[in-house]
Amino acid sequence: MGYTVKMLADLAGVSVRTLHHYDAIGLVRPDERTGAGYRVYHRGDLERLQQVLFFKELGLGLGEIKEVLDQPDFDRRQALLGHKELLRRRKERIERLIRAVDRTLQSMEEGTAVEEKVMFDGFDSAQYEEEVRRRWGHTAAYKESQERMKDYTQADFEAIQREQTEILKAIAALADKPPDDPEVLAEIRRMHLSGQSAVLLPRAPINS
Amino acid sequence: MGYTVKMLADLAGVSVRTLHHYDAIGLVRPDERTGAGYRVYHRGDLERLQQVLFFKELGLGLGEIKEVLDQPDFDRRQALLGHKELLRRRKERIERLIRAVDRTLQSMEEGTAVEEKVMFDGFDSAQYEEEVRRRWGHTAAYKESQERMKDYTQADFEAIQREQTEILKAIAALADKPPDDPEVLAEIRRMHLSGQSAVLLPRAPINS
DNA sequence: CTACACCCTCACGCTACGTGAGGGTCAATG
DNA sequence: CATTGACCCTCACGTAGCGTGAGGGTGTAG
Repeated sequence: MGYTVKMLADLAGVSVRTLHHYDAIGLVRPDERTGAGYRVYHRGDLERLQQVLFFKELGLGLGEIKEVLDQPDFDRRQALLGHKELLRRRKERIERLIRAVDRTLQSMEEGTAVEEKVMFDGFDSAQYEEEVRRRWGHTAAYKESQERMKDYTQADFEAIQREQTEILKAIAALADKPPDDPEVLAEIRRMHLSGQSAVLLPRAPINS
Repeated sequence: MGYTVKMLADLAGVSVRTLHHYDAIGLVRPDERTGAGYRVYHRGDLERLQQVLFFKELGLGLGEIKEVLDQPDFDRRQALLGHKELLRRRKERIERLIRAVDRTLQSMEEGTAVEEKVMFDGFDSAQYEEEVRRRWGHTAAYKESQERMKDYTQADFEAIQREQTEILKAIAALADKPPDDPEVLAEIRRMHLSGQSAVLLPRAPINS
């Protein structure tokens, strides 16, 4: 009692072509075929596909996902904990974006009083995911890197937070200078190097 | 006092190549070049780039972004409100995913007691964004579609919510049947048609 | 005048599928 | 039992959004 491609596709919310593709690259393979060559998927494939979608959701490439899933000591629980952590970061990032939008809207309503006002926010915390990606990529020691990840989020993370707060304060102190002042730019660049990105929000409607 | 490509790239957290690309396709164009042909970006370009990144963040394609931004009656405020709405949905989706992870973790800790347990959650609210995309794509009447969007989020949205609750209840009622029972599948497919996607979470560790 | 960090324009490569083309399969129906 | 319609298959080329050199100018600090 297996699933056909279409059934699985509908179940998972992906296209049939996608399943064909995953089959082709060996990412999710039906372990059975009918006499006519039809793919037949079973529960195990379903679970595998779910894992794939999870990791994809987190921004990993298909090749990386394959590596991770094919790791013999792949620990589902650790992986899920990792998922959760990343999801939480994503959520925070989105919350930041929402706040950025709100501030921009507010600026617009306050009229042009906020001209030249520069707001900073994170568009680009994708670098954290880059980190994680690189760690998971190291097929050699997945668990170990998970450990480090834990340490990372608990200790270094706060340190990074503090550092960024410093930088933000530094920028705030320069806020009276024009935004293209070299000092300001230097500070912004420092900010970038520490993994946080600056975003300049618009100050007024464009409509010419 | 403009910005060079690299400066702008660092500011916005994108690569130089990306800026070249955006220039090539006319998405973000420096309105000036030095004698040597160097690109020189100004504040207007910065703002434009921010808009682009915003929309990109929301999943629009570069072509669509161009269309939207080049609309003469482009209303920044409406656009921002639209952003916010989408961001909120994303956030909710992520929250759902987090809950899904939590439930899975819990199932795992409860041992194998939850075998065959099927959990549903949204992997795929991307369909909402599809909707919005199609609306923004219609260059003809952007404002009008924004209006409809408002109506949508205020009235129809609740209706959809209710409908989905119904479907979920229906599925819950079938929970004692095996997950590949045709009745269950039919229900799941109905769910799909209404724009919500089903996700089957794994029930136990894989480690062979 | 020599480094070194930056700038330019091709132009080909890559990922993750979309989208037909051309052709079997199978359960229900006339 | 032949047909219809909804599936299934395998090529195979197309697309988006850049990455990544290749090959070569620029500009400013020492």
